[in-house]
Amino acid sequence: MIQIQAASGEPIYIQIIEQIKKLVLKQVLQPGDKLPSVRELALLITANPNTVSKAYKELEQEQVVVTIKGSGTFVNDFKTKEANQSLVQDELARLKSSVLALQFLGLPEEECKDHVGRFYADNRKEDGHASN
Amino acid sequence: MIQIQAASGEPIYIQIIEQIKKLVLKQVLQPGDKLPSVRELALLITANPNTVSKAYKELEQEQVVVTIKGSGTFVNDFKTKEANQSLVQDELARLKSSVLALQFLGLPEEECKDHVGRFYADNRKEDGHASN
DNA sequence: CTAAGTGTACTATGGATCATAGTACACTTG
DNA sequence: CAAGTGTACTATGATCCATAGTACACTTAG
Repeated sequence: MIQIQAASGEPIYIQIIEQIKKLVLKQVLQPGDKLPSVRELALLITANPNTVSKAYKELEQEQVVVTIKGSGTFVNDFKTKEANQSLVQDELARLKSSVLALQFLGLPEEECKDHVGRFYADNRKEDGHASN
Repeated sequence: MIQIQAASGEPIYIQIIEQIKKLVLKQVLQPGDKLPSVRELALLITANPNTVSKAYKELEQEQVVVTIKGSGTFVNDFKTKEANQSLVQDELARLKSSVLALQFLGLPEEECKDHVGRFYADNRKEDGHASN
């Protein structure tokens, strides 16, 4: 359900965060669902419980998840989720950087937009073919 | 001409690379143009010559630039620049990651594509309004 | 030829981040 | 109570980023 690529260069806790966001977007994980415990997930992906905890902690700050002490960590029921404008700005800066690199590599604008469209589709409910 | 934001979280040598690519795309820097020497640019942006050298070295690996020992570093005349497919794949992975985050933050697909279009336009010859 | 300017290589240091390990605590649940 | 939960803390090692200083080989201008 959650897969980690050690040699990806991307930090493990970041990979955990992204994969959980993905599962939430695809509604594989639904509001109220219980996530694996930090120790449990750590065993699954052969990582350290502290690393998983770090991911859960950040997911809670982003309101993706709610954690109840002694009980567990659960997918948030986010009707109230307001688009954190600061986070959007940060991500747009990252996007800009990627686009610059791709433009320089000669990727046409339309192809780039096609990729974006594909990525959006990937995380919409059912189905999930690799478009990477 | 080249500006560095120390507190941006982005490594200095990466910022140098991106800004030079940008200037090349906008044709402010044209094939054959001489870049500032590593020591000169280091003074301009108050960084270390080694840091600038690191940026130039990577720019040369990406064929953005050609360096002649003892003479200087020059913008490459890249008629022969073949789209390195491996680099494109890497950048698409980064793009995918950014798009996932933005999608999760609730940014509509069309708005995202609009941003991409704006970013492309930013680096096309003349004019350069901040779209960040 | 000389002097200045060029990129480059090397070692060393300091700081930050990532991941691991181990221990401990407070809480909730059965 | 016992087991499971998230969390906090310290410590270690690896890697990356940036700086500092020195040195070398090369090219260019005088």
